[in-house]
Amino acid sequence: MGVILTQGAIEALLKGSLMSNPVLQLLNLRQVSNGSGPPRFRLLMSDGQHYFTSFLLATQLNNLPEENLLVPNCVCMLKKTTVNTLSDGRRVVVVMDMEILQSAEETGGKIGNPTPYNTVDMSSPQQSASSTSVPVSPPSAEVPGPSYKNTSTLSPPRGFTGKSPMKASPMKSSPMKFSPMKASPMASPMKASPMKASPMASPMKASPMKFSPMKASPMKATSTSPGSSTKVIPIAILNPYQSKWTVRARVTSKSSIRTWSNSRGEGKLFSFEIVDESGEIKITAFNKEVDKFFSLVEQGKVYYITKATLKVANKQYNTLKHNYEMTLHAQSSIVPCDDNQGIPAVHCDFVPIAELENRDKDAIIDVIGVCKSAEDVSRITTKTSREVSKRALDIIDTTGKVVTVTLWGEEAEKFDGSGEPVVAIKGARLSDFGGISLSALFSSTVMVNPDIPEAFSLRAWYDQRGYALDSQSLTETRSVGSGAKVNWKTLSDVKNEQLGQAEKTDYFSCMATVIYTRKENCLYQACPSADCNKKVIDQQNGLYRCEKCNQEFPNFKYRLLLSANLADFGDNQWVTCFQETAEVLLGHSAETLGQLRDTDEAAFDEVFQKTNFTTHIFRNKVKLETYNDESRVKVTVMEVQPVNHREYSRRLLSNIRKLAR
DNA sequence: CCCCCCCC
Repeated sequence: MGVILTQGAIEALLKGSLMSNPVLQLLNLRQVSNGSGPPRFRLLMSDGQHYFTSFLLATQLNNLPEENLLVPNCVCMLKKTTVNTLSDGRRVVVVMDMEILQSAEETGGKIGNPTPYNTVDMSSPQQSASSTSVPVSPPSAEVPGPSYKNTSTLSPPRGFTGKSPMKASPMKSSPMKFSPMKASPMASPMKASPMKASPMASPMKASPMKFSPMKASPMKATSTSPGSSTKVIPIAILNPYQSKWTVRARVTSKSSIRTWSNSRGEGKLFSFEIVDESGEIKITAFNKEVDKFFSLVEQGKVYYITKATLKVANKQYNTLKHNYEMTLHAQSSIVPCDDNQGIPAVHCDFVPIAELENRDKDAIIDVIGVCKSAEDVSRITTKTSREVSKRALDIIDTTGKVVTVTLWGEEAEKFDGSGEPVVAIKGARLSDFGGISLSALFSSTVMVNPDIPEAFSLRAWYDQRGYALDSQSLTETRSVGSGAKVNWKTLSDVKNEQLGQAEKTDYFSCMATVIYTRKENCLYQACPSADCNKKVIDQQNGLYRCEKCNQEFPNFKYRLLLSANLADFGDNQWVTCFQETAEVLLGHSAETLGQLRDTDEAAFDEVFQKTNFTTHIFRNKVKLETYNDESRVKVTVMEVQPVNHREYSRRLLSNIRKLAR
């Protein structure tokens, strides 16, 4: 005897307290996975006060159970551990290095009368209701009594083996249709592999022994990377002082290719992040390695990675916890690994949109919502004179709240908001612009229609009733003009409420159908100088005079000034569309229309025929105009937007209700 | 060896 268990060690480990080399007793262990990956051993350990079932042996220590050295009742010193939080909030202690202090025989049996320690009870704050987790099973199903039997049929800890939380999604049985997720980290769900009822190691008769990962006996072929004899080690223990290693990990995010040019030279690079059950690390590839690996590395997939340079992580730019980061070089190898087992899927802790109000500015959060509307992509210039694409989306979730999320660069360019997709973003930053808004970062992962349960239930909720909700946005809508919010009106409202008849200009939006467009005089010849749109006078000598510029030009540009009659179910209204809005409405540029009118009158007429009876959303300003002592309101269209059909039904319904009152 | 996280 003589060993003393470190009472309270389990609680301390799980709470992340610093503790040096706690001594625990192994009460039981079993193999929790098989297949082509290395076997994994799950340990039930006791500190004499509590026992905890979710210890997992790092594979480099597999020789201990395989050689019957680590057997029930032996007493061990845990020299290096790491605590992982599973997707459902539970913790798993990964044992990276241990020493057996006393054999099972010497110990003789269970020490003390430990009671179960339940990690779920720790009410971890990130255990959000909307996390991509499977339901937490009652402790009784997971933690058996002290008589933990070898023949136990307990499920292995989730996230490691067997069903992954992703696989637990209802997609297979759902009658709904989902578009496959693009570049999805969850696109390759882990294979569910039934746990092997492995024969347990029989107690051994050996005496105390010491083990360390470096001295561990060679692993079985399954635990080495293809074509290499280096051991697969956990990401968490990667450091620059090891020469031969392989990690097996899932890509959680991947950047696009970027180029740089500075005093030290120029080149291109991309970076990605990988995860295994022990931790995460960032990897960067430059130049030739970009060509070699960019297309191979896919978000969500698992790879063996070996022979890369480790250097101290620059914490200024690297948000991961790992102290090191990797750079690929000519000898580096990245080999796809079909076996997902033991590698956690990308995990999101979705924050409900309404909850964003309670989070701090600059917080990095995961969010999921239905994209109700999306801006067109646009180019902006940053303060540092760089051009970048941006696109803002409005997303809504079951809290009924909407928030604006801005995508940047390639994400902004490739995003397709048609069909109101479910959008999940991992690692967006909370901004205080417009009150509350979100911005994707270069490190964010944007997932469209991801194959995860949250996406399915959100889709169902939105299609059934979410779309019709009178939702509120946390982000102030910065519409041109006075108001913050969209001021929906029917055309009869505009008259009844005498919009624009007071001093100030009023703004309103309506959904209406074009019933007539006045093609006569819709085009005029305007001054060709850049910022002048003044009508020119045809001098009939090949020159056009602009009174405003006090100049004659050999040319002019066509501009549009279109009168249209809009109607909704209750009224109609003449409106004016200038250049941009008229071009949108007619579907052609002023220049094209000018040419058409001069060359092909039938085709010109057809443009107007086709425009009639089209329905759009019009954002308008309405203002009282006085001309020759006569006052009347003039409605000018500021913006023409396509009808969102859900929005259309919603507006129609609300208008019908309004009429009924 | 990069290191940009932006705009209204």
